[in-house]
Amino acid sequence: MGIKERKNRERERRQQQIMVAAKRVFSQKGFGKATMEDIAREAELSPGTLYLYFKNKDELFSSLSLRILQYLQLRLEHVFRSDELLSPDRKVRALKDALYDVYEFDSLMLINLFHLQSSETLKNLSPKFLSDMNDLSRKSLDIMANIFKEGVDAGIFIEQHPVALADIFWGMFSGLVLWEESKKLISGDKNYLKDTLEIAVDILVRGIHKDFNTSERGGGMDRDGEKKKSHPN
Amino acid sequence: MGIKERKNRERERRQQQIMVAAKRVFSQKGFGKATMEDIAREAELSPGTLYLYFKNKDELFSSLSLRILQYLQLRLEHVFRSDELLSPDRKVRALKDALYDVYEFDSLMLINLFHLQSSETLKNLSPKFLSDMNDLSRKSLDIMANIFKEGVDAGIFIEQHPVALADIFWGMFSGLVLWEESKKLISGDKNYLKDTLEIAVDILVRGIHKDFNTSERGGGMDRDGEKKKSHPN
Amino acid sequence: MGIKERKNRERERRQQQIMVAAKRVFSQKGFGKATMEDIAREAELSPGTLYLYFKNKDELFSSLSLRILQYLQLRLEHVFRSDELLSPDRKVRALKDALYDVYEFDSLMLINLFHLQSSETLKNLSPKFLSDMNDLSRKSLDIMANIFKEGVDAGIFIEQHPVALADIFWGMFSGLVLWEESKKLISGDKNYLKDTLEIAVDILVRGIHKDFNTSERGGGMDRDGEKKKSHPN
Amino acid sequence: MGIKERKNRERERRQQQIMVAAKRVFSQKGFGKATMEDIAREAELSPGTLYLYFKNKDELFSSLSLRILQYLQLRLEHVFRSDELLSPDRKVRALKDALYDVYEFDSLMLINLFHLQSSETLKNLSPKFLSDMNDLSRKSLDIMANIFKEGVDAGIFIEQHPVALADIFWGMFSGLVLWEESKKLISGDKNYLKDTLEIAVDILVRGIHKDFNTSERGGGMDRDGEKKKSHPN
DNA sequence: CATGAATGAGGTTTCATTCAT
DNA sequence: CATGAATGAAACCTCATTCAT
Repeated sequence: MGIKERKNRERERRQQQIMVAAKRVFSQKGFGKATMEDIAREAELSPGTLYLYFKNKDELFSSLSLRILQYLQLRLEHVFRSDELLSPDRKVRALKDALYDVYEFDSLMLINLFHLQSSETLKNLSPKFLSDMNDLSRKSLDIMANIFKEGVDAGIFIEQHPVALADIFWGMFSGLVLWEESKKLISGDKNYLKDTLEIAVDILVRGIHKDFNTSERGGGMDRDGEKKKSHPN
Repeated sequence: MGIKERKNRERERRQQQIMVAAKRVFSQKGFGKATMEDIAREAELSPGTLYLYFKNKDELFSSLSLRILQYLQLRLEHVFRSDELLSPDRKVRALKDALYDVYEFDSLMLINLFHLQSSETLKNLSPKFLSDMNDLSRKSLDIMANIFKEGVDAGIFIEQHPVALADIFWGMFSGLVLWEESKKLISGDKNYLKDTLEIAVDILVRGIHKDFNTSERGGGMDRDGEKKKSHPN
Repeated sequence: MGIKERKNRERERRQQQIMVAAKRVFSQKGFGKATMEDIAREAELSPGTLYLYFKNKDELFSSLSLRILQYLQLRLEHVFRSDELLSPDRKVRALKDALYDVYEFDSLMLINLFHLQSSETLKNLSPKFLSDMNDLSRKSLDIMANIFKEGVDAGIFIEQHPVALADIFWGMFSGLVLWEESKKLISGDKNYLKDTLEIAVDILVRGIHKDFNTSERGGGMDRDGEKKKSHPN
Repeated sequence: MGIKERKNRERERRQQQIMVAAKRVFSQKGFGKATMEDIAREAELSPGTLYLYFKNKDELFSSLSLRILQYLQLRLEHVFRSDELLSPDRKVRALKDALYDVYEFDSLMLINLFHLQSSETLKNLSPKFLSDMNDLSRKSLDIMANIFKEGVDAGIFIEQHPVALADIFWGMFSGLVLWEESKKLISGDKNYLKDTLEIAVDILVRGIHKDFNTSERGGGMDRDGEKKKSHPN
């Protein structure tokens, strides 16, 4: 069995090698302009080899999205599990930190992921891929929902469906990432994602608290002051 | 001048004709898969003619984004101006309604707009186009910011930079659109955007209110009940 | 209408131009080794242009087969109609001459036609093409069958189904073409098709005559002498 | 020598194993669409191994043709030798049965053989292969010719060169096989080869008989009746 | 001998764009 | 202005063949 396992490892290493190259190329040129030959050159392989590991360009691209979704899930699980003792409030903030981590880990692929969701590319994917993506997305969302559920069950958060809250949280996060990113591109602005995100989460936490006055607000108000200062607009 | 003007009108009519066709085709096939010939056929024109009105495919595409941004600005101005007597709270809700109108007016192009932002396409655009886009975005954001500013100045909203609030509002809105859209695509779910958006704005309004208890909350709490029900997850 | 018609003519002329080039290239290199670029070069056109007139390589190839089937039908109709006064015997011989004409008109494409029949290529063809081929084949066979039917009805030929006789005639002819052609290729022999065909038809005519002794045999016996001499084996 | 011989046997066994797999794959997909990997997979070997036993794809394919030619020769020799006491007439019919056996033994490869004859593939073959094919074809043809020669020498058959008669017989047979096969493919007809062949041989036998009236005709006339019935057209 | 991962040349096809009419 | 046939570059992808293990 040792031999089979080694083969498998070898295969996975190659896949990684290709994915690393692909990420670089896709990030630099975008999906449309990136060619398989570009990627092959970057990976120091021949074009044909890429097709031994990925069925086609679409699937190579999607595999990158899959990977970041996996990383996302990992981080989320960590927030949910190892921070068991945190208050719901703090967990929501930890959630934000986790998402931001993912962003920093691979901002370009995260953006590509957003694009992939709702794109023509989806139609070329094999059913397996689509269901994988679906599963992963759903799992991540579930974890987020669970975090909110704790707050709701504890009577701290307003009585909303936890999944709806997760949707909103995720929507806000991804929207802000894209929006900051596009401002950067269109007008050349600096990226204030981190700050804006902080404010956004403050607001969101206030908004979902049942009784705003009694909630532990993590010094939100205080931070507001500096935040306001740091915001450039 | 009469003649020149007529020529101009004629020219604009043709541009519109092309744009209408282009919108339909792009919406249906996505940017990558749509061909100039598709658009020409839809517009009942020849491919060559398209190039008399638009420098290339990228700019034809972008012009559509420009148009929706213009429509967005129009709707926002309306909210800001003609609803002068509304309380800040209500204005924020009107803002949401305006954005949702834009979404309904042309959901697919709005999504395409998000794609455009931060995409390879941007690199192919003429500087004029880019600055137009920049101006329009900025104006829309300014209007949104002004709405929040009123609330802040009136001491009703928390003391945050209005532009940051506008960023967050816009990010949340666009993120939710994208996210609902992608869920629809990946898992075939129904679209709950309208409901989710409602909840999100409730939360946001609560969150930016200085004093949550005194705030006019538009029956948010009451609506929660049904909202929760209507959410499928 | 004049303009539309001219366009049509122009279009057809181009098609012909491409088909002529394609025939040359296919004949020289065979289907597998011939490239679309070869054909384009031969036709003094760009590769892309080929695809304006033929959906793909398979269909370009098949159109050549269609053309030769059309020519075949033309010749057969001529035999059947304008030689009304001929005896069934003579008509069968005229049939052979017609087929041989087709062979000489375009020997290589005729052979390619045999290849097409019963090949992988068939699977790539559009349904329209297939049914066209089917119709044409059937029509030609019907004409041949009618020629035999006259002999049968007149009580001269043995009582066999005319279509069966046509099948046999066509099978014999095409088999001999292929066989002579392959002997030429494998052993470099000269082509004795014309002679062999003559003998074969003599035999066949004798064989389908009800009463061999009364049949008009076109001096078959006499010709045998020289035939035998001319045969190399 | 024992060892060497064993090696040889082993080698031949492997060759057979590959050829069996190749036959299956070629028959199913056709030469063009069959890949070496398909064949390797079917043979449960690696692609590389195929090249230890066959120089290339063309030669692997041709070896199959060679094999069927060998089988053909075997069957023909049997007809010629062990049926020594049969009348020339009966031998010709036995000939037909032998060919039909070969067809049933491996119809698809027989068809491929016909295709091979006069195809682009021939040009890629090594001289040795070509001359092998040539030899085998010639031998088979010689055997057939000898059968006819007996009839001619005995004064029963018309005075034609036996080789010409063999050519015609073989041409007719292969032509009918191809033609029936293609009708099956193009129009989905049932295969009437067996019946048609019977009729064809009846006709041929009548046609090559010197004196039709005195000839032993194997009940050809009687069979005509049922044959006609069984023919579908 | 056997393997099978890697190669890379080369094929088919698409499509944004041009330009003669 | 409008046309639309033609272009041709370039992309994706396949697969016969090789060679290090």
